[in-house]
Amino acid sequence: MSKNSTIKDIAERLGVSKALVSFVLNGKSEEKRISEKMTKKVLDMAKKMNYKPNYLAKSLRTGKSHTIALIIADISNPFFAKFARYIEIEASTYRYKVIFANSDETKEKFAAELEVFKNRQVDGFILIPPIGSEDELVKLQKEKIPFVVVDRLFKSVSTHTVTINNFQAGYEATLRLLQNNRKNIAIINVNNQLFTMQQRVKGYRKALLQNSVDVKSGLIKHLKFSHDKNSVLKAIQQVIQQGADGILFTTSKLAMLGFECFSELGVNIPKDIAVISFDDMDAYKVTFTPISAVVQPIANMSKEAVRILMKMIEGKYGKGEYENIMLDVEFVYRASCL
Amino acid sequence: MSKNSTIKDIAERLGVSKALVSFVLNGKSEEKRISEKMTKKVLDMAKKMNYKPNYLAKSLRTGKSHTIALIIADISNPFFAKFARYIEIEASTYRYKVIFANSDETKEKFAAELEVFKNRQVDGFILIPPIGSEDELVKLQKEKIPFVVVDRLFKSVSTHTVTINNFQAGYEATLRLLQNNRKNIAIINVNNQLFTMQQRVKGYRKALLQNSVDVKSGLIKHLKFSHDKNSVLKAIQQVIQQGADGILFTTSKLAMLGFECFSELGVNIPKDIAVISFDDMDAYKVTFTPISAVVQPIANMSKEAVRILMKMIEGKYGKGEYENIMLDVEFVYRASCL
DNA sequence: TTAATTTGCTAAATCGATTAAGCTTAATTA
DNA sequence: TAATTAAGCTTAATCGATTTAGCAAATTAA
Repeated sequence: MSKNSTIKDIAERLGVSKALVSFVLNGKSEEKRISEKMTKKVLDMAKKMNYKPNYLAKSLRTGKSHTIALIIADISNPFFAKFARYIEIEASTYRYKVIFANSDETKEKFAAELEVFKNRQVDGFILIPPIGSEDELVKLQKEKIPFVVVDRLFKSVSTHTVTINNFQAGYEATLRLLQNNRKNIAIINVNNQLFTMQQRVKGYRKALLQNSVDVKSGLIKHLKFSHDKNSVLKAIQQVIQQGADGILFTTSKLAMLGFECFSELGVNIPKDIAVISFDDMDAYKVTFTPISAVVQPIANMSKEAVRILMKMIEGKYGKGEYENIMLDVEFVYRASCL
Repeated sequence: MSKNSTIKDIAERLGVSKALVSFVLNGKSEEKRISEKMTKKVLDMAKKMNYKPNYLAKSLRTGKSHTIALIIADISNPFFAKFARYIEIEASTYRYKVIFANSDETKEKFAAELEVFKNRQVDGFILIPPIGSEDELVKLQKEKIPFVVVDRLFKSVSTHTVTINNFQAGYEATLRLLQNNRKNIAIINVNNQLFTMQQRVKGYRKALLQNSVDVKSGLIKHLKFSHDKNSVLKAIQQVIQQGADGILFTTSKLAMLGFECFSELGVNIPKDIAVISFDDMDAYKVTFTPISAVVQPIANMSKEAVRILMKMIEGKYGKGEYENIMLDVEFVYRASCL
C-alpha cells in the first residue's frame, strides 16, 4: 500500500503546523483566521500530494464514525433488500455509510450483531428486531445509543418507530376480499408474537365482524418463522377443508410458498380462491394468476427512519421524546382478487 | 453514551500498565510472560467493567479494519442480494464485517464508492464492476489494495476472479432449447460490453452452429443496462416476427420483464415459445408457466471470493499471481422448456 | 508613546488502542 | 560471590487525525 499522505506530511512539506493544515482542510480557514494565501497553499499541496483523510483517525478523535448499522432478518428476502437499498440511498444524502447484518430472525444473532457493531462505534442503528428483543432495545437506550425501529413495534418499550398502519392494511385487504363475494376468508400468518402481525389479523377480524361475517378460528393460521412449504401446504389444506374461498397472506414469503401449493393442489385462483398478499413482489405480475398486494411504502419508511436517526445522532430529541411514524399502505389489485 | 471503559481505565483500577492489560486481553499472556495470577486479575476486571475494545482505535493502530467492502449494482436485485447474503456469511467466518454500496452499474458511482471505502480503510473489496471500470481496477492494483472481481472478468487487466463458465452455460441452455425441437432460438441479452455476457452469447452461437442451425442476427438482441419493459417488449416482438420459437434470456431481470410482455401479447409458454432464463428466481416456480433456469452457484462463488480475498489480505499471493476460479452452473428444467 | 486588540499561526494534549525496547527483581549458573 | 539469565512488568512512541490554549507580531486605540 503506497502509504497515503497525511496531514503531517503536508504540514512538513509546507513548514507549517498540523493544526493549520487540519483547519484549512476542514474549511475552517475563516473561523480560524488562516490567511487566504496560506489556505491556497495548503489546498494546493493537499491536491498535489493526493491527500485522503483517514476516517478511522477522524472517527477515533471525533467520536463519530459516520456509519449506521442496519440489522434485518435476511437480505436475500426482497422485502428486506428493498429496505437496505433505500436506507443506503437515504443515508448517503447525509454522507453516511451503511453496514449491515442478518439476524435470521433470532434474538441471539440479533444481540450478537448489535454487540459487534457497537464495538465498531457505529453512530446509530436502524433495526428490524426479531421476536423477543425488547431487552436488547432497552439496553441500547440505557447506553444512549441512537436507534430507530422499523416495520415493527414493541409495546413494552417506547422507541422511535416507523411502521405502516398494519391494522388498516389488514382491514382493507379483507374488505376487498369480501367485496369479491368471498364468504370464507382465511388468513395465513406468521410470527404472530409480533405486534405488527397481530395488527394485521386484528384488521382482518374487524372487517369480517363489521360485515357480519363470523370469524372462524379454523380459518386463521399462525405459522412459525421457520416455516417451509410443507407447513404452508398444511395450513392451506386445512382452510380449504373449512371451505375457504379467499386467503389473505400476511407476508410475501408465505404467499410465494402458497402459490406453489396451489399449483400442486390444482386450486384455481381466483375462481376457487381469491388471494391478496402483503408486500408487492416483481413476481406478482407474472405469476400464474397476477396477485393483488398490499404495497408498503418502503422508500418512504426508509426516508423517515434515516431522518429520525440523524436527528437522534445530533441529539435533537428530548428525553423520552419519541417519534412514532405510521404510514399508510397502498393496494394494487390484480386478477387474484379484482 | 455512558462512556465505555477503556484499557487505560482497567490499568488504573488495577494499578498496572496499559501494555500489560493489552497483552492479556489479546491472549498474549504466555508470550509476554504475564503471570497467571495477573492474567486472571485483568480478565476479571475487564469483565467486571464490561470492557469492549474500541475497534476504531485498534484499526488505526494495526492498520486492519476487519471490514471488507462489497460493491454491486443494486442490492434490491435478488441476484445481487444473494451475493450480499452469502458474502456476509462467509466473511463472518473470518470475523470480518461487510459494508456495501450500489453502483447502479455506472462507473462513476463505482469509482466514487471505491474512494469512500478506501478512505474508510477497508481491508479489501469484493467487486462486481460495471462496464468500463478497468482503470479503477488498475488503480486499485497500483495502490496494492486487495480485491476480488466476482461474476465478471475484464480481459485487459489480470486480477483474481470468480466467475461461472458462462460460455458453457449459454451453450448448454441453447442445446436444451434445441432438444425441445426449437428451430428459431432467440437470445435476449444486456450489457454486451461485459465479457460475461459475450460468453453467454458465444455459447449460444456454438450450440446452434454445432447443430447446423443458422445463427440469425435478427434473433440476437442486445439491450442497454437501463432497459425497461418497453425495450424488452420491442425485442420480443422483433424476434417473434423473425419466427422465434425459443428464447434464452441472459438475466432474470430481462426474463421477468419478458414474462410480463408474453402475458400481454398472449404468447403461450412453452407452446409458442420455449424459455430458459439465466439465474433462478423464487418466482420461477410460480410463474404462469414455471420457468427453466441456469442456476449460478452463488454460495460457492461467495465462498471462493472471500477465501481469495482473505488470502490476499494476508499477503499470501506472489506478485502477478492470480486465481481465476471458474465454476460450473447447474440447470433446473421446468415447464417452460422441459 | 504605550496599552489594547487583532491577526496568523503553533504547541501539545487527546481519542483508545498496540508494541518495541528497556528496567527491576529473582533465580540460576559459574 | 559475582555474573548471567529469566521472569514480570513498565515506558513511551505510534497510528492520523482534532482542538484548546496560547504566543508573537502587527495593527489600532487612547
